[in-house]
Amino acid sequence: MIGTTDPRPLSPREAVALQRDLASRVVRRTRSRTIRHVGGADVAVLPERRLALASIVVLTFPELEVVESSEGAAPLDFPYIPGLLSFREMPAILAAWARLTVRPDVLLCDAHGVAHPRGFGLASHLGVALDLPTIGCAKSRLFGTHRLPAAAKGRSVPLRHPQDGSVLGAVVRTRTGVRPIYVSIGHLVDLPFAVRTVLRCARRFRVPEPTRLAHLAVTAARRAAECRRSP
DNA sequence: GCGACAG
DNA sequence: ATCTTGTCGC
Repeated sequence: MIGTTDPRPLSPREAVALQRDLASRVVRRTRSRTIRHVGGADVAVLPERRLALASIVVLTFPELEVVESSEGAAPLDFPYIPGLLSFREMPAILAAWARLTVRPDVLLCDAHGVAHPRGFGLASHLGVALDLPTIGCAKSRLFGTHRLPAAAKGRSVPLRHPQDGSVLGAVVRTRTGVRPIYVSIGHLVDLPFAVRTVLRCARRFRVPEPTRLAHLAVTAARRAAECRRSP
């Protein structure tokens, strides 16, 4: 994990301190608007084996044709605590990233970016750790308030800080009449670019293709690992 | 003290 | 996240 030298697992309060410190490194502007490949990352866990598995799928953009898929594994040594998800799931994603041949220009994460109590959700943590453009694409809210966007696909409303009123992200309809998703800056992108990119990745399902395919891939990997004998 | 709470 | 079949609705 980034920002740490000792192998000892962090305590939740040390993790929070690390987030407060690293949050300032998030870059909220788009470094490069050229996208040739988009990636999607997702994680599955095997609690009984204390193992986390991750899959990253890379697709061409804007065609969205799969060009590569990688898997990674890491010990599951941090509990699920809202706001500290990256400390549980990121190691596996980093392992999958290391095995990737084609590095995507931007990576969609199944989690929040700066739409987080300390502005440092998994998408931001991963982006800063890899110096990679990332976008937070969560299926439910963690932090912030908002109204409901109109029903049509493409419509969105801002997600705001409950105190400042500052914009943390966007609540976006990726399918008409279907529950919206939460898009936020991960790292090296601005919000309009993030929303546009997510919408361009949204085909026939609520969840955009990169993350949706990564989810299918990890689920398959998890089943395979369950059948196989415990290492 | 009482809720809220990504995956 | 994970456990799980059928079923209501467009």
